[in-house]
Amino acid sequence: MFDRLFLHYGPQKWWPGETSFEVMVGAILTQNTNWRNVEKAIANLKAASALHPMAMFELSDSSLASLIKPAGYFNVKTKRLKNFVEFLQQHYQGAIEKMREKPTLELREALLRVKGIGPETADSILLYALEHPLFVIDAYTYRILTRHFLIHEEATYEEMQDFFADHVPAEVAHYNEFHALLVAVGKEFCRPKPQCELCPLKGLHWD
DNA sequence: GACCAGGCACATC
DNA sequence: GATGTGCATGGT
Repeated sequence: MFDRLFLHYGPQKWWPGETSFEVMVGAILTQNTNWRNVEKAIANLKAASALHPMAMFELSDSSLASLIKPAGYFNVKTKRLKNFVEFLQQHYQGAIEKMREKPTLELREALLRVKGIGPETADSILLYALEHPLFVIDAYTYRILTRHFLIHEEATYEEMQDFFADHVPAEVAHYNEFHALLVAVGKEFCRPKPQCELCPLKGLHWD
């Protein structure tokens, strides 16, 4: 599956973002949201010099909400971003570098305690911003796995993550590329209404 | 206008 | 536990 996707789409260069903090903010903003809309919000944050933990922390809720408006759910996401930067202040004095020293599981559990950060957002932050080997599961990944009969319809997030851990070499660069490729093929062919005819994964079979 | 987007928390039964 | 709903902009 990986080989077909990589041949078809090439390297995805994820995650788009200049700093770790930008990646983390993007992970929250893209919750159930088109990435193009997130880009507009991030551009606004950059223009306002708000793409730093302390600067964001000090913004008023209404100012932050207006900056991230194009990403949708702006009231919800304002609170989630504030919860997150508060978490950074409390645990790491706002210094992302202090996060990097902590073990994977400890970080994941800490992130999941932040209201507004669920498993996908936590794992996106860990894989794409902090380079921990955790496979990110999203709606596309779920559809691709179930439609290829690789996992049952009722599979939980953890079950799907374990599936990748069991079948894919646990290397950060590989997890990074593979998940990005799943999103690329998902956007094109694995929407709620399947469009399988021209999918590069069509006809794959498993032993 | 319908559909959908790189989720998550919370209410209600 | 499981099922349903609110959150919101913007592109196709």
